[in-house]
Order: sequence, then C-alpha cells, then structure tokens
Amino acid sequence: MSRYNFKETESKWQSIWEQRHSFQVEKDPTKLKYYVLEMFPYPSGRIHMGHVRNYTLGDVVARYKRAQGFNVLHPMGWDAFGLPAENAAIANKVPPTVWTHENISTMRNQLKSMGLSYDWSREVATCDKNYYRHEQKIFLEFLNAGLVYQKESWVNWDPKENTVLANEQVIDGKGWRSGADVERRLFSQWFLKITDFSKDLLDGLRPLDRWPDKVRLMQEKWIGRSEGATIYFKIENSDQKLEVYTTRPDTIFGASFCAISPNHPLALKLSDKNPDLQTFIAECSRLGTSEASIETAEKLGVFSGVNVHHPFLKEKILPIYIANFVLMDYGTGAIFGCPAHDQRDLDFARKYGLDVIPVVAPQDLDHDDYMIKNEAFIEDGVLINSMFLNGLNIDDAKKTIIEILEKEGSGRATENFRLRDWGVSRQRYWGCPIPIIHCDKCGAVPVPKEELPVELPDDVNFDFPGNPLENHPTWKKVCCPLCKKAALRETDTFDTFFESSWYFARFCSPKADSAFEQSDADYWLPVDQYIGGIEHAILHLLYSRFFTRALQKIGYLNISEPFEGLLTQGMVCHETYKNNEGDWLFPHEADQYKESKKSVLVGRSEKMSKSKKNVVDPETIIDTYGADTARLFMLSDSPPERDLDWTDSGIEGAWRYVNRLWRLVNQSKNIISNLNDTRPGILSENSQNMFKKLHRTIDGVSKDLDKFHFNKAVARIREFTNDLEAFSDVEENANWVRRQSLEAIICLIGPMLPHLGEELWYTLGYKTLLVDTPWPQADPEMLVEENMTVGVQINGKLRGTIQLPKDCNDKTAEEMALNLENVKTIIGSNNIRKIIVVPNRIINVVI
RNA sequence: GCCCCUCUGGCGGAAUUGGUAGACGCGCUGGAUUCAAAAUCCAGUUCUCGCAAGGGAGUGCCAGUUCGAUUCUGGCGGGGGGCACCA
Repeated sequence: MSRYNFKETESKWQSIWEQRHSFQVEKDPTKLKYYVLEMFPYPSGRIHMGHVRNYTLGDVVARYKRAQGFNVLHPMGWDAFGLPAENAAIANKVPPTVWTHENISTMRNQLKSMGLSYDWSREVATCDKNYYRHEQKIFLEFLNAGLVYQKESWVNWDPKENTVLANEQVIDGKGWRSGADVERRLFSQWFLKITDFSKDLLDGLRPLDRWPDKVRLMQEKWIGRSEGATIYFKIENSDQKLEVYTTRPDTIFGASFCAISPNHPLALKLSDKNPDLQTFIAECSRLGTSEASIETAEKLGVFSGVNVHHPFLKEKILPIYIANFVLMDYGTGAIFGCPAHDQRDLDFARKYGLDVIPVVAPQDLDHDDYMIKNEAFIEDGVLINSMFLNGLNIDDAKKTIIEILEKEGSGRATENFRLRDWGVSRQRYWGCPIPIIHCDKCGAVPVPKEELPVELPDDVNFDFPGNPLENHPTWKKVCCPLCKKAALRETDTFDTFFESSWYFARFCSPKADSAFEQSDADYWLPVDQYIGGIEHAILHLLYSRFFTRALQKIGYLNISEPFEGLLTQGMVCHETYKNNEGDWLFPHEADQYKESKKSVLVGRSEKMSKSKKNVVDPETIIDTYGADTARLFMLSDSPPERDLDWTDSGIEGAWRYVNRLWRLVNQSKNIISNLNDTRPGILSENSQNMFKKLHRTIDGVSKDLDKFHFNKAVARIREFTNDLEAFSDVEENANWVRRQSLEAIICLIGPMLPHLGEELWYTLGYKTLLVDTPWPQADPEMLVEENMTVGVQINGKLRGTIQLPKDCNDKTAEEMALNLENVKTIIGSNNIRKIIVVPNRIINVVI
C-alpha cells in the first residue's frame, strides 16, 4: 500500500477551507459565541517552535468549540512595532516598514502551512495607520478623561547613542550596544494613570478563576498593596510638615530620625542653599537604577540641617536625613526610621550614631533592660516605652495609634500600592506617534481629531544616532492648532505595549472606521480563552486589564476584564551542544560531529534560543513530517502549561501514529464502506464491549479537552486506536462497530490532526467536511458499568482482585474476597479484626 | 532575604473526593518479515529474589494522621520561578 502523502493532502485541504471560507465568522446573536485568542506574534522573521506550540493549542480549542456548535472567533494579527525593525534598518539599510512587511508575509505563509483555523479576513498589523490612528484617538480620549499626564521623570540615557534605554537594555550600568556609562536624566514623559485602578485591578483578580493562580499571584505582588498610616511631622521653625508613610505606625515612639529621597521636593529646596546637599543629590542621581548598582550601593545619608517634632513627644526632635535608599515614587518619598525594629534603619542608625529605642519586646522577657544589639526585632511582641500603647500587641497598637493620629489631626490610615503609573513615551522611530503638538505659548496641545492619524514619515535617516523623528528635517515642524504659530510635534512614540493592550477588541470589528463597533465588542468580548507565554504574566496582561477599564471609563466598552480564561503555555526546550572549543553547535551540527567521531558536549535541555543554537526550525519539520505530525507532537507528551522537550524520537512517534491511522482507515475502508447509521439490534459481547469503550473514549476526550488536558486526550485516542486494532470479531455486526469507532477517532483527533482528519473523513465516503461535522456525543447508557474489578487488600497491601457486579452488597463482596486462595493462605489462622468495603473500589481485610 | 511552584520507572508523563501506582508515548530487549536494511508487526520492559506460582521494596528524605497516603499535616533536602533599598 502507498504511504500517506501529507504534502499533497495538507495543501489540498488548506485550499478547500480557504475557498469555502470555513473559518470566517460573523456576529450572530442567535448563536453562543466563543472567542479564542493566542498572543499575536512580533514579526521577527520566521516562526519558531514556541509559536507552533502556542498556535496549535489555540487551534485545537477553536476547532473543538466550533465542532460543539459555538460561533468561534479565532483571529490572528501582528504586533508589528518594535525595536528589532530599527536595528535591522541600521544594520542592513532596509526601511523598518519594508523589513516588517516582508517578515509578516513570510510568517503568514508559515502559519498557513500549519493549517490553523484563523479568520484571516480579520488580520491586523499594528504598524498599519488604520490600526494606530484609532490608538491615537484613544490616547486623546484618555487625555480628556484625565487618565493621561505629562511629567518629568528619570530615564536611562545613553550619552553615546543619544537615546533613552529601557531598563532591560542597561547591562551593568552600561548601554547594551554602545558600552557607554548610562546616565540618569530627567525627561518629560507621558504617563497613563494605571494607578487610578490599583485597587480595582487587584480586586478584579479574585473572580478570574480560569486564570492560573500563579499569574494572579504575580499580579497581586506587582500591584503590591500594603496597609499603614501617613504621619505628619511638623518641621522645626516652620509651619510646614513632612508627610511620611509607614506600615509600622505602632513603632512611632521608637523613631529616631526621618529620611527623605534625594528627589524629594524638600531636598531639592534645601539643596539650593547648601552645596554639600547638592553634591550628594547629584551623586545619587548618577547611580544607575540597575539591580547591580542597587545591590552594591552603600546606604548613605546626609543631615539636611532641618529637624522635625515628634507628634507625641513634645520635647523630642528628629533630624531629617537625605538618604540614597529612599525612593521618591513609593509612599510619600519620606520615611521615619525606627532602628530597633527595622534592619536597614538599624544599620543606618549605627553608622550615623542615632538612638536605638526598643518599643516592642518579645513576650516573655524582662522588659526593663531589653536591648537591641546587631539585629532588629521584627516579630510580634509587647509594646514598651510607648506611653498609651504599652502592653498592647502590634496589631492592637496599630489600630490604636491610627485612631489617635486621626483624632489629633497628625496622620491618617493609608492604603498604599507599589504599582506605578505607566510611562509610555519612547524616543524611537518605529512606533505609534504620540498625537501631541508642543507650543511655546499654549503648551502641549492635542492634535485635532480630524487631523489623525499622525503618520510616521517613510523618508527617515538612520545614519545618525538618536531618534530619526527628531532628526527629520520637516516632520516635526507644524503650526499650533490653537494659536496657529510655529510649534513642534511630539517626536516620541508609544511603548509598543500600547498596541497590544487593545488588539483583542479591534479583532471584533477590524475594518471599522472607529476603534471597534461597540455592538461587535458587546457580542464577542470578553475573550473566552487567551493563550500565550508566562513571560507576559505581568506587563502585557496587566496593561490590557488596565486598558479595558480605561476604555470602559471613556464609554468604549461595557466590560472591565478582557480575558475570561487564560492558559499560559510552557517553553519549548531542547538539549544544548558544544564542541571541544566551547562553541555552541546546532543540533544538526552535533549530529555531524557524532558521525565523524568528534566529541560533542551535551548540555541540559533549555529554552530554544538562537544564541545557544539549540533550535529546530518549524519549517524543516513541517517539510519533513507535515503540519499534523508537528501539531500532534506539540500536544502529546507534556501538559500545555509545562515545558516541552523537543526530541527527534518524539516527533518520530507522532509521525508513526499519523501513518498508522491513515493505514488503519485505508485498510478497512472496504469492509466498512456502507454508510448505514442504524445501530444493529444485536451485538456480540465482544462488539458490545468495544462499543462501550468507544463511548467512554468520546466522553473522556471531551472532558480532557474541556480542561485543556490535551496530552491525556491524545493518550486516550491512541489507547482506543490500539483497542480497535486488536478488536477481532467475525460477527457481521462487528463491522458496524468498526465503522463507528473509526468515525469517532477521526472526529476526536480532528482538532489536532485537521488535514488527516479531513482526508480520512473523505476516504470514508463523506462529501461534507469534517470541520462542519458536529462533535460526537457519548451515549450515557454506554458509560454505565455492569461489572467492576475490585482490589482485595490485606492490611492495606494488594493481594488480588475480584469481579463484582456494580453496587453489589457488602456481604457478597466480603465473601468473594475471603474466598480468594491467596487471601486464605495469608490470613491463615489470624483473626480478622475488621473488613472495610468501599463499594466498587476496594476491600481491605485487617488482621 | 521574602513569596510561590515542583519532585512518580532509563525518559516525557498518567492515576476521580485518600482506595488496584506507572495509562499513553519514547527508549531498550527478544522475535517475525527481508538476501540485507528501512518501514511494519508480535512479545516483554519499576527495581529485586525466583524456572514458575509467588514474595519483598517502591512516588525526593524523615516523621505523623488513617484500615489504607503519589494524594492530607509537620520538618528537611534538590530543582524552577517571581519580587527585592517598598518604609
């Protein structure tokens, strides 16, 4: 018999689906919708195995839901703005737009060769002005609604390239490309007020029960809520006060100093007249924000020359220090130091000779001479040295002190969040222009809506360092929309996370003249199932949740959560190889080395990455084995959320199954060729059992797919295929069971092996498409068991099994169990103390 | 440092609410087919003692709860991840 020709078959069915518009959908209020979305890719050049895995998972869900009768929206597009396009422009002199569109076209073809059930008519690319013009409008609406502001903020500045760098691009305090020492500079940047939604974003996590706990926890920590108090300290010889945030207001009587951030307004004011402070502040801002520099930096402070009064101890004066470890953008940018109960404050106090006053003592201790040595006491205990708080525990002391602070007007209970506002300005070319015009007289003026989009110019020059928009001879020179005088365009572009924060809504009406039609969004949103990598657990997913709320606020959307269900898939890993010289080797190079008896060092399996060369190109795999085989392998062995090891033998195994199924259908198509659906009246016992297995398989696979247990679904189908091959029954009606079984296998495997599925469906004589065939239903009667195999234990150890009728009475079960030869010999002359019968499961004899 | 997850054969992984550990796949061993190979098919495959029937051990380690623990509790260890001057 000939072999399965996957090449011909796969492209045949791909074009039939395309001709018939099988996957194009329209809003249909009479049908239940299901929106399945995979994180859209950055068009970097070619697809990688991570994409193959991601899109296979999504496609199985989409095809499964479609077969179940849902109106399935399954779109695909391109997250097309980003830095690699600019780097390519610099390196290869190709304009970013050309580079990007070439990549999109390559990758679109690659995706199409995978047989994914996308509605390609909804494709969007974020670098398309028909996409980003809506984004500019949304930004202006946000501005109107008070969700946008402009602020000076510190950035990483590469003095050699004259550009701002993202934190990720600063390595050991140096620019990743130039190697120049990165400076901190104050820049005017646009911010989105994500912190307006801090509490809402936190509370909104709780109902997301179809999100992984891990992601919810990560977002919770990122938002970082804490409870405490703001305390006002009166500044000595002034009517002004210093506001300080603390989570330990109970330790107020142990305060021995205050410290403010070098960027605190008070610090800046005081430094005007104090050159020493000026020098210190300048030094602080020179230090990078990178982790390494924070780790190594010494905790330093200088006395500001100003003191504050303690709010309760009238005679007590606390010095204000300017300290390099106090962050301006957390809390109020000022702290009070209680050295006895905070390790960092203790170190600071010892260094500058400040008091250490214990105010919480361990429960069972002689409090009178309790002293703090080199370790701060941070556990719960009893309040001491604290006037009206003495004797209380920490929790009660907190409540009491906050009440009193509020009553006396010297403080208030405060809820604080770690989350910061989202700075969206990027000094880069290949992004969405920020639609603002800067006028000397009128300030920052929004571009009038009728002038949108602000288009990116094509004629830019990458020969100079810095932002090509800034360097463009004419683009930024415009008139102020208000006073009509000469003004300058904003030359910054948006952070590319801006585009990906609302694309799921655009897919609902990708051709609309507005960002999206509200009625479409009302029908399709929220996304029922979102699938992508865990690496977006915080940034992209948090921004999208924020955007949805912001869009709700400006009246665009009626929902606040964009993604009802979330599946975070694991990485695709592969062994790494090195030669004796320590150079990384591609897998095929490693094979060549082995063949020519040269030694290869095999390293552990790691995420596929170009730098370690442990990559397998999906196109090669699809050429060699076909898309179905690649898809099956992606689903087979590992659960989707776990990392997947790519192995050659694994893909071979998937390939074997594809061929085996093809042979099985082609071998048996003649004997089962009648299309008669009527169930024969009598089935032999053998056939009846096979028929039951068939329904158990349908039931099991459906439940597995509902829970995204794709590996288990595959295992179950393979098991049933094994059963079918082993099924030998010469009864006439057995062929009817064979046919039913084959059809079920084809339907169940269809979402995973869509091309082979269609081909075999056709082979069985169907003129309709498998994709238009409803999901098979398990007959509940066939799931009922009449006989159970029950384990028999003695003292918890398995000694045999017995066949019992389902739900038989305990007495019969006991008798049958005790009758087993093996059981009799082991019990021997021992007394039976107890017999535990768990119906249909187990019998345990205790001796 | 703090927080979270994870640990099952040679390997990836299965095991309803605590109830027959190892489904399915890979690999390996033996056999059939072949001049030979590839492909395919059949049998076996947790370790261990045994010709066998059968026995012993076994889900990172140590305890505990229970008639019974991969599953629950406490402690320890390995691996992975998140956060980290956060007041």
